[in-house]
Amino acid sequence: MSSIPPVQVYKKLLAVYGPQGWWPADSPFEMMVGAILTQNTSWQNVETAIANLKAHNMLDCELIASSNLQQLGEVIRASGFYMQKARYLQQFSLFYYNNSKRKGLSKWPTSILRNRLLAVHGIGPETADSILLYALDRPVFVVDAYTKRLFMRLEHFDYELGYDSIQHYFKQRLPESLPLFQEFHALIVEHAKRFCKTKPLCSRCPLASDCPTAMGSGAEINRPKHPDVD
DNA sequence: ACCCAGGGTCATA
DNA sequence: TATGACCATGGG
Repeated sequence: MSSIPPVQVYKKLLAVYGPQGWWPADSPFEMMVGAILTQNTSWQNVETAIANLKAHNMLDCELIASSNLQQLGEVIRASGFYMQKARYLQQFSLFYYNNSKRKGLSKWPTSILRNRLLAVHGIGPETADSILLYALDRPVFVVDAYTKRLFMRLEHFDYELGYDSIQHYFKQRLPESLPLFQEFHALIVEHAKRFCKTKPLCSRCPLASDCPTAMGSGAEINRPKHPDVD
């Protein structure tokens, strides 16, 4: 009962939903801000916060880095965890200011760049990879809660697997292509939002024929524990 | 009145 | 290293 290969899932999702054109942002910096603000938060709330930043003319690296913490928090309040995220935004903005100005941030190897991003307080694996993929054009596969949920449903792996294991799973099964990774992650999110909520019922899901848990059969099926083969 | 959302950090054992 | 608490708003 081998699972349908990731690239097939991609083709199917692309056929159903079409190109998503992610990430929705007017600039790389806006994209990065969005990546931080959307941590465990609905995108709708993030849109409100970003619109508010724009309304206050604060969607700027230097301005955020030097802004008053409380005031910044108020502006992004709608995104939730707003004081924590205000700190994260300042830390990141300082990092970006120090490194984007002809320091050659765009010339660093992806792995080095990733480590630098991870060293910023408030930036974990998913946020770092999102920034790499959508703001810095690095071919990196982003793993998020939707990715886990969808491919767990499709029986590719167990939900318990950590970030790096899951990323490696896709890395060894997909060609290293920037547009592929950009579209795939976007498609996974758009699809999972609609059809892979917490309930195990996927009526009318376009992937239903490939999804063992579709149509609410409720049947628990034995899943592979480790994706690593080679 | 719940449940959840495009995570990450920190304290504890 | 592995689990749990915490952060907090807005929509369903």
